[in-house]
Amino acid sequence: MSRVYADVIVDISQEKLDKTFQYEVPEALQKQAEIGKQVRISFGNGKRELTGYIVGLSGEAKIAPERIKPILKVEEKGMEIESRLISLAAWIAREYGSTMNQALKTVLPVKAKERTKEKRYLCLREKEETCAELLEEYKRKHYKAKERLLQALLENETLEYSDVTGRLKITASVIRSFREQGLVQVIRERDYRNPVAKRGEVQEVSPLKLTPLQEQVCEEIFQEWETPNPRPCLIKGVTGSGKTEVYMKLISHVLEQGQQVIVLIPEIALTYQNVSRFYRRFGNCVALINSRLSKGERFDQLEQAKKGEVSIVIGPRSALFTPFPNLGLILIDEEHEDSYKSEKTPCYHARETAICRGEMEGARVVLGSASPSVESYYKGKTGEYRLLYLEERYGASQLPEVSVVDLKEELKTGNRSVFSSLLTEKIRERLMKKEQVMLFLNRRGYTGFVSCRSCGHVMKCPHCDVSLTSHRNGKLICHYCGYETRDVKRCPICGSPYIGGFKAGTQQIEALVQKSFPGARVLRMDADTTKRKDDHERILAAFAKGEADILIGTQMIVKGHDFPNVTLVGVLAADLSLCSEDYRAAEKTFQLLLQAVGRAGRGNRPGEAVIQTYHPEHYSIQAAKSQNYEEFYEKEIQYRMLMEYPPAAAMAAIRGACENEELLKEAMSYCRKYLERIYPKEDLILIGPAPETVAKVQDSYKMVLYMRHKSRPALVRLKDALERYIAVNKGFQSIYIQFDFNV
DNA sequence: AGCACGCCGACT
DNA sequence: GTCGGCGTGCTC
Repeated sequence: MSRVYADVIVDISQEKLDKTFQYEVPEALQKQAEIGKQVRISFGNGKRELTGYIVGLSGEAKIAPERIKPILKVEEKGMEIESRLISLAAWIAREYGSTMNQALKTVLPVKAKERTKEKRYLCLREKEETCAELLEEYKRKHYKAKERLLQALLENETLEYSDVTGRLKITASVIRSFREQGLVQVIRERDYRNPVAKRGEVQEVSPLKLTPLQEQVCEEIFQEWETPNPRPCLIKGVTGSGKTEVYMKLISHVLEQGQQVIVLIPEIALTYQNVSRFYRRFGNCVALINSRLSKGERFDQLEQAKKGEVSIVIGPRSALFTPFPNLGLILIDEEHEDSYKSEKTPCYHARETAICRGEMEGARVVLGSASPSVESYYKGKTGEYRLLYLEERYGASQLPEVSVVDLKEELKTGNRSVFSSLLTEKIRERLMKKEQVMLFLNRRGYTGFVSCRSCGHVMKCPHCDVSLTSHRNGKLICHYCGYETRDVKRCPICGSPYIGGFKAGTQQIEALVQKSFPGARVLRMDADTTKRKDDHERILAAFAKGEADILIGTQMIVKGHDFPNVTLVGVLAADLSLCSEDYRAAEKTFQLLLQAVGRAGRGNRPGEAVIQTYHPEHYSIQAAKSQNYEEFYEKEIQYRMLMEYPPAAAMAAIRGACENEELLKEAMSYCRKYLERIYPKEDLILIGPAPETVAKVQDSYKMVLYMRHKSRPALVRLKDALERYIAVNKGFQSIYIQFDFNV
């Protein structure tokens, strides 16, 4: 029997020790030892026995084997919450190709100081005379540290622990000896801050009345939950169909069973307005987590979750790791949003990870969206998810009327401005009627591609069917295969000189609006104007109050908020995202347009939308015009199947970064050669290596190599092999490689 | 976090 | 020489 070693993290409350330590698994315990399990170990010299968690298992000793101690015992008491989260981290590391440490940091972010947020104080326990005598003695004996501490304590009967170790530079050993003498006492005080803002009015709301359709959807979901292996449920419900009511009912149901609920909402939609209904309905068992919370506040929230003081946590992607003891439901709203995918390694996707956590902890998963991601809808159609439709709107709000303007035609008629004549006319109309207008500038996927303003031709790679990216050195580069060509001065199709990168920011648009519509009050919302924390909500509130006639903005204006007085939405250059090099370009474009268009006419006034584009015939634009998700999905899934993009196949990116460009190029091509050597079959498609869209960041060059294969496990195996290859090759030492299984 | 180790000033 | 405070570094 070969030896087995376990990587153990020492009891997490033992702060600073965020390293792992290797222990030997005695043969008798090998059956029990699994990732996530709690173990007893001896730690440090002498007899210090501690609790730790197994975070990894391996057959190799990383240090001299004689220094490795054995595990004393594997705890069998049902998996504690930490154990489950550690197992989840192990899954994340495996599935998304990160190290266990990276995964642990994602899953257990409550580390270091935030852990023991209880403040500690030193409190003097002796009479003043005794202390004065001692002080003299210390002075005489030149006990500097003791003198310093006692002096301070005489001046100030209680001191903050951190102040003592920090400002006074007193070490723990001095404090210990004081404590043993009975001179001081360490007082621990728990100070919970509660940012769940006692914002007042938590009135009990009478049980909801659901429409028959909502009722039916709930019933079907409960039915699914009764089955032995409930599938994730996907609710496709248009805005205004009352998805939230269904959510509420599901949540109540789970709470009644004594279980807890995690609700994920895209960060951008995490506004008080959006979550207030949860507070109103469920009162103070709701905790809100967002990126504005300080680490300490965040920790307190999670601690409350662990202790059962709250049962509903609402938050962005990271809230998925809330340590609930008996999780019953994970609800993901707006499941198609790409903020659910992490950009940092491990590049996990909250949807997949939620489903995994759900399986591990017996919690159910419900996804909701008006326009589901292609992957999810595909899984719904194929039965991997249970698909439910909630398609009727209540209230008589009608779909807005959408017109598509072909910008090529506009140019032919001599209109070179950013606003088509149709849009100009409609804006004028609204301004006269004192109604509001939103102008949406699609900047997503904007990476400096080059297009012709006469015919709309986009410079594309001859090998890859993706648009070429303009670089400062006067070259056009394909980021899939690395193909390079000289920048063009004239359109190769129609010869027009009006060819170039599309350069229009919200600022320019604002200036143009002011010029074309003098007197109109304009608000602008983009990265510039929303730098401070509350800018976002402030601008939206100002617009809602009618302090402006026109709101100009990027993606962020199309999410969430309802403005009843907005009756016109203008989409300037809808195709910016269409031309990005991403295979999801069409999907992202459609999603954005659908949302943008949906902003028009939320009140009882009919809304209108104008989409300006160079590709009026493209299916994503056409489907957005008719606001028909099915139409879009059918076209898109055909394209994905044909091209073998997800969900037809799995894709992974191998991203490399290095300060030395040549070295990086060489290393990345070695990766490719290695993969070709160990897997010489046709069904593995390798793309690249090529420079990343942003090819250099802080003096570090970036390159990416894509792998595509029918089966995801095959890609995972290739990744594992490549990882081992990289580990043993000296040439890779200065190169930072990360994997992304969620391109 | 807790503990050993070793440096260095003070006292016998 | 020896004692003991106090900083440093290690714990598989």
